[in-house]
Amino acid sequence: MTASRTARERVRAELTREITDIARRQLATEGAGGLSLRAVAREMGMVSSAIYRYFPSRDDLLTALIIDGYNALGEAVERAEAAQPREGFRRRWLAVCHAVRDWAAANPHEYALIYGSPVPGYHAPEDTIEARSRDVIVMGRIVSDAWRAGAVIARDADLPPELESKAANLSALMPEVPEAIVWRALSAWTALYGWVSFEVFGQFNNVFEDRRPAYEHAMRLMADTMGLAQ
Amino acid sequence: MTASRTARERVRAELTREITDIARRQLATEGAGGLSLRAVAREMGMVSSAIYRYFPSRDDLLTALIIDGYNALGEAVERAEAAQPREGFRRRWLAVCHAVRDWAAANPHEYALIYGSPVPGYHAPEDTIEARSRDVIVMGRIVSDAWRAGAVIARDADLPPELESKAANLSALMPEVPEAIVWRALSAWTALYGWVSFEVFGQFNNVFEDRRPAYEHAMRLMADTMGLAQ
DNA sequence: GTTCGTCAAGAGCACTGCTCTCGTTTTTTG
DNA sequence: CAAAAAACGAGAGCAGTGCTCTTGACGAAC
Repeated sequence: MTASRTARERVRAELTREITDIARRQLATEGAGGLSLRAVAREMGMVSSAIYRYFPSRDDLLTALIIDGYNALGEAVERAEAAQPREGFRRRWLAVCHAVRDWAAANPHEYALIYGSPVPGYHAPEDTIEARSRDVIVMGRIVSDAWRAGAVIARDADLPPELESKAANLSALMPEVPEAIVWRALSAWTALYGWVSFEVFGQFNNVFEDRRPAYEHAMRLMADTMGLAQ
Repeated sequence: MTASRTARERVRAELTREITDIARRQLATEGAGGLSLRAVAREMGMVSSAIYRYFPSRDDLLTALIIDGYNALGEAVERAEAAQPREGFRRRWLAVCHAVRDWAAANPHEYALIYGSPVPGYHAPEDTIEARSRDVIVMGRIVSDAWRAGAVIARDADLPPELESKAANLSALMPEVPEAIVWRALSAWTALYGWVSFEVFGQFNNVFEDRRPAYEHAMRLMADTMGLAQ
């Protein structure tokens, strides 16, 4: 079926892609608030109403950009982690950390779109959940690999009873890993994005410079919190 | 001088306050993107151009709201921490954590305004730095109090050499505290806001529920990272 | 009491997202 | 192959926005 695509379908796919490309460029320069359907149409030599044949509303265009953003970030994380030796669990973790930070620094507005405050009428449709979980899947694999290799310090004792078996969706990403470690991994995960958000959103301005070594140090501390031994 | 305020000055101050109050209500219901000068004017029975006598632009109104937000959050943190016994350093830390989270949950749009992606043309004027540091000052006092009381585990060994004497602005908030602890406190600080942002911005949706005990557990782990002993 | 600065009001500009209609073109159906 | 159906671009138009400028009235200081 895919071979017998009609001419109309082909040009439609092409125009759709051109719209998202131009929109992404506008997003990169103006930010999410400055993205304008009319400006995109103008740049394409189209009339503004024609855009609505491809995206029924501005929010739908934004949603497409969000999904693209999650995929781009997820791919960057996957590639960085895949380049590390399998038994270097700390190195794999740090590779993920730097991949997120580097991507966010290179695409601050796209990062703000996916990890900042929800922009429009706060929707977050279900289409995004597949793309958005790519990075956390990588993270889960690192921890479960490390656990299976015996490279994680066990910490069952410190888990508060009210948290027991409350992390099912997370545990599914880290088979066999005890729940105490899962919660610790979640803490490390939020700390990672907390730092990157602070940095991208300018919260560290006039506080300190030399952010890369500071970030690496902080992420090593998080590796310690998870109990990653090597 | 303050007593002999002319009638004009008094009504001006009153109207300025009324504008910010209405704007804050609009912010709470519509979010930062939906804040409209014209709508504020409409609700006041004013004509839209009259607002510009009080706030020269929409961004200036937003800046006023940002400063108010920092002050409200800072005050909530200060009050929560002041209610704890002075020698309970962990309790003081956890009180700060919950104060931030509770305030953010009660004022999600205001939180997004000050800790989310920068909304307008990304300015962040200098007027905000005084209000914005109230919470971190509280944090610094907890750590330095704990250090002076001998309730912090020393960790000079693990500080990478490239971070030495690079945290002057932070060390100023925690006199006498060794730099390794200062960096650890910064990690805990970003982890705190990373979690709250994830929660407020919906990043935990469909991942797990029962967020309060999970948050408390994560913040206890951060207390461990800082080395807070009691 | 007159001058001067402050103020609300109104009209207007350029822009936005979005809707509807109208001819044209392409695809599908009979 | 021809007719019906669907998809499409263009254009006008609506309601809303931030912001500017001018006009006329009011209050304060000299």
